[in-house]
Amino acid sequence: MARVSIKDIAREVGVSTAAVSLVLNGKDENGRIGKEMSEKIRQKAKEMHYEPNNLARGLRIGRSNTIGLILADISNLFFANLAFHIQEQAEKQGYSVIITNTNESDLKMEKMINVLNSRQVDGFIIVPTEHGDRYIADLLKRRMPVVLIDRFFPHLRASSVAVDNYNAARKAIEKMIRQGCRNIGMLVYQTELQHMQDRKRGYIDVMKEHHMFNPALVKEIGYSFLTNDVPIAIEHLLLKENRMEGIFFATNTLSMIGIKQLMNMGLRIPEDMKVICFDKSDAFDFTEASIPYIQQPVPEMGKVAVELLVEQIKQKQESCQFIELQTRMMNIAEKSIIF
Amino acid sequence: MARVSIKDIAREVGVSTAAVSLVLNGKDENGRIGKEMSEKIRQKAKEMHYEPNNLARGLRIGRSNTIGLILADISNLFFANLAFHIQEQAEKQGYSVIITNTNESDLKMEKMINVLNSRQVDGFIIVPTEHGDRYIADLLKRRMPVVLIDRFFPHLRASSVAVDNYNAARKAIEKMIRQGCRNIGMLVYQTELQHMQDRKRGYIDVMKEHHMFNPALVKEIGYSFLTNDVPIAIEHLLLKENRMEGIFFATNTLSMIGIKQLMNMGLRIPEDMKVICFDKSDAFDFTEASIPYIQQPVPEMGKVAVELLVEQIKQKQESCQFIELQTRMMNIAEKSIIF
DNA sequence: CTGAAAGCGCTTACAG
DNA sequence: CTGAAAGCGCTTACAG
Repeated sequence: MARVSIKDIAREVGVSTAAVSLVLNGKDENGRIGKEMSEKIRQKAKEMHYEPNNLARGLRIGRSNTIGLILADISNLFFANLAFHIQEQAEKQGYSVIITNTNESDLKMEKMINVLNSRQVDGFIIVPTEHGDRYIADLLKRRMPVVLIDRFFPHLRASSVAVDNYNAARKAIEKMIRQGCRNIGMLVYQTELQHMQDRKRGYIDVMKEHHMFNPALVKEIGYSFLTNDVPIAIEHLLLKENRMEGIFFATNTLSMIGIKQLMNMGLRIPEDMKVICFDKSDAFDFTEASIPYIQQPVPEMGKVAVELLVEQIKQKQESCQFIELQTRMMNIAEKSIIF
Repeated sequence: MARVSIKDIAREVGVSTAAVSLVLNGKDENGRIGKEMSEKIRQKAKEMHYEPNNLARGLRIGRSNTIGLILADISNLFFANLAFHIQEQAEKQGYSVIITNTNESDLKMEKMINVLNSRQVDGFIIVPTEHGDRYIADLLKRRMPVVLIDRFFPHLRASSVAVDNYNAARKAIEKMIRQGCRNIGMLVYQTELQHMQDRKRGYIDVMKEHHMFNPALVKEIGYSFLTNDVPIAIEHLLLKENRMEGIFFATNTLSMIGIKQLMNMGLRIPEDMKVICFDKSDAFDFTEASIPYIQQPVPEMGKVAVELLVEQIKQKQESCQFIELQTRMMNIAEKSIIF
């Protein structure tokens, strides 16, 4: 134990703690300390394996150099990747990241905000849950730096990083139509969150423009009942409606279970059923069928979110930027990009 | 901004900060403060939305109630799940978790230890990288609480949580042999890390016992060249050796790419080739072939690791426990357990 | 019994 | 110019 402090170094070298602090922080402008003395201090610090106490530093300067990250579910590969890139970027800028989970519960989100707040994080990057807007509003009111990522609330003046969900969905459906599909179903989460609504709206608009829209083709799935409800929804689509030709999955979890179900029912993709998914799943690598999917620029999303947040932290000025990134339509054939 | 401090509450209520601290920490034994006053303090604290400053608290009491988690790769689902369960358990015990990545680099591991140290974490849970033993030894020498997870170093007196890799591998090979395989290949990471060596040893021992061992059947793959080397290794196995009947994959990343390659080559599983994998991949859900795999008890691993660590932190006494958990052989048919 | 004061490890404004 | 001292927000040992 017995961690070395600035005081220990000061005693050893025979100077004040102030001198040590100045030198070690490179704040020794105009060579106030003297070349040889500052060298001696640096030397001794290394020799004693000095590591600054960030708690003390944070307390004193009022910043912790820590970012609080609140995810909806770290064991979802999409979010795990996001976490990875956020961390890499944060580290580059000298910030540590504390990652927490909400499991899509807004109560848990409130709790996590409190936990992170009491850890004095300098700012938040949040994948908000449904009905989580009031907690975000709280943070904004208290002038805490916040960046929402993946999801956002249109009525809040919060910086956000997301993709163009509406047009991504549009393009997916248009592609299916070009391939000759007329009866196209959609599986989407049952949520008021805007990003999901946008994906749905993209689907609906295109379907309407082609006079093919039918509300029964949109299946909304509750987050907690995925394993049960996705297969049921698929069966409904296939039984009730006249010959389904394509299904659009609004998330990777939906597509994972949904495609499995299609296979179980003996349908071949794309011969018997065309599909397009939002986000990739590892599982896609395993099908001989090539499954087209909408790729989100995860590394860039993470990078931009950190940049936006750090900007807010440093400038201490309010700034609300909504960054919308573009998606790409991918095929497993191009998968070399993924690994 | 303007965070509320204990001082603010003290001023409002008209008592000393000490009184506020005692009450809010429930340390008011023998009712030193007086029932009605302590109620008033609690009231005011809630009213002012007081959140304790953990930085200050940590500085004072010498503990941060933070655990440092060092993973090899958070974007690997196995580790992401591990992180998830470690976090859930840590939270239950009042600890926050700072997650960092090494990407299998021991230099990065050293850096992350320093970063976490300067954040005054109370202890470490580490998935160590190859050649990372000296940094672990450093931590032990400095009496820092440490628990290794998934991987371990037999020559270090560090607490560890891992599975019985040797016997898990043995059982896998024995099962393949019972199914009639004679020529069984193995894909394994090229590393000196004990857990991987144990998996290899399990394979080798069983093969020798059945007089079927041939060094050419073991393919060691470098971590950085997976995408290239796994397909090559598979081709080698299939071309050079006489009729391969089974392949044992030592990790999920190896199996992901390996099985894909088998499929690309037009082989059916299990008719043309039997496989068994260490760990599951989402991808397994997608094959009609049922792919048997060795399931590690990830939730329990995370839980036990946190318990072991917290014990070390609280008792301040050295304790070195090696916890070895048992694996289960699973089939996708039983996958309901996974979701 | 209880209030005032010291001190955790830092940084920086300020007196000399 | 530079050294000594204050103070960040807490907790707790200690004087009265």
